[in-house]
Amino acid sequence: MLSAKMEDYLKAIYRLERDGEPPVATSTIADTLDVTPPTATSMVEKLADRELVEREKYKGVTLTPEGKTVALEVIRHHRLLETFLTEELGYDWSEVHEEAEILEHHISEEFERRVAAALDDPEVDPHGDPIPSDALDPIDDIPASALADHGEGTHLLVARVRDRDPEELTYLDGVGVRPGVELVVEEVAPIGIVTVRLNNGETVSLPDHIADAIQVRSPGDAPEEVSEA
Amino acid sequence: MLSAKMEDYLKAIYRLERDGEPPVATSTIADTLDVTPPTATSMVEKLADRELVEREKYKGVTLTPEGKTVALEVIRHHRLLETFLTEELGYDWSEVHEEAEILEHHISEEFERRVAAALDDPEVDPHGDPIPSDALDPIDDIPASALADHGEGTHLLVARVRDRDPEELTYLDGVGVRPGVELVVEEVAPIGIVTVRLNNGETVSLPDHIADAIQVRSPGDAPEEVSEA
DNA sequence: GCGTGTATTTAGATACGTCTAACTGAAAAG
DNA sequence: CTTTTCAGTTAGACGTATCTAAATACACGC
Repeated sequence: MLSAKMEDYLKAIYRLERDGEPPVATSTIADTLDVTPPTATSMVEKLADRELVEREKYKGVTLTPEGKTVALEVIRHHRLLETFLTEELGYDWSEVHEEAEILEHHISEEFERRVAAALDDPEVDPHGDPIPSDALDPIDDIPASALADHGEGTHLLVARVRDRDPEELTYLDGVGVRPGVELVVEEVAPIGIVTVRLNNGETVSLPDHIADAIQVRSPGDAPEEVSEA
Repeated sequence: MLSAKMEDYLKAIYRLERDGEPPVATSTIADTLDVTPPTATSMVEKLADRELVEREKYKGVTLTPEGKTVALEVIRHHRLLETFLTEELGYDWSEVHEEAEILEHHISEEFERRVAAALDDPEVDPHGDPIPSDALDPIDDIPASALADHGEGTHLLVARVRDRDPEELTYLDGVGVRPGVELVVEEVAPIGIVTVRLNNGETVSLPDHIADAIQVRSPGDAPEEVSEA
């Protein structure tokens, strides 16, 4: 049996592989999980012993297929829980992350199945992130780019909101910035502010760190259902 | 913060106080939780340090008011979860115990509130056990006695089914023995078998250890709603 | 190609929850 | 009142996950 901590490490490594270049460095893992480098070292040793990661000393780690499967399982749990909490228990989509972060390690396969069934096998969670299938096939992220990378006048559709700060998410949700919403980049000010105009005519100003967390794509290409919101 | 283990000990002590005479002996706790006596000793020391139990060396422990509150909180979580899994996720009432046993330690107060609201603040769980209120007032068990203690011809109502073996519960549920059902004691055989006749005319034979686990009362006195089933 | 600085690992400690083995207190039997 | 028995506690150990402090490897700049 894997501990909740091990699952957290595998999930973190999975994300870091996606976002950067494998192998993933010890210190990067340590930073992500908010532990010291020696802690990360000792953990990746354990994961390597169990053949969940391939480890090259002083270089870093990459997930083995088994490690990847575990990570996908945890991510599936997380995203199913977020969807469930939002749709069935009336949580605001901005406040589900914390709860899912804990419960993802403690639900049974039976629970996973029943929640998926109750939600009719959803494909994306309330943040707009794809939910791994029951078979845990590798997920291809719906291609999208950061709002911050687009120039004035561009017409865009919000694919995901990557932010993890509940307060910021609540604010964004409140002003109407959430997955599935269309917007136009109104102004990119050189002081680190992006202003967008929403469908409803409202304009919203966002600092760079938020504009980085909002992932967008052209309203034209519709990869699959993003109609949850 | 209390660990899941500490909560388990407090819950166990709570039940043992109810079922027997306080103070609760170390070895009884050890037996209940399936650990060795030294383990139980070291744990009750920790609980005493935190003033969750009153401890008299070589005698045993009794819960302090704070300890009792924690125990009730955990029991509330457990029973709300059992009810939720049964009513909202379609679990069979015989298979919810394991899942609730784990999740009870990991849900937030927010989750507890939302589940209670979704279920319309239920007062009993699917086993027929009362759910502690949000205020965690001490629960008075709905008075009931063991089916095994009643003679032939007695007309009874099933209040609770205390068994924890999922296979036995599934069987009992299958043959129609569940909380809220009425029955008549047909025969008490001296070989350790009780035979009962249900509403629907069916008869069911139950060995003593099952007849001990089924709690009954007279169909007349209706303490409060037992209409969940 | 060598030194220096940063990343990484090793060493040793702590807290938790558990164990086995050894010891001790309390209480019943004589 | 002493002995015996057994429940309960103490002692010492282990595995997990973490830390700080010290040692070491790698890689870049000169």
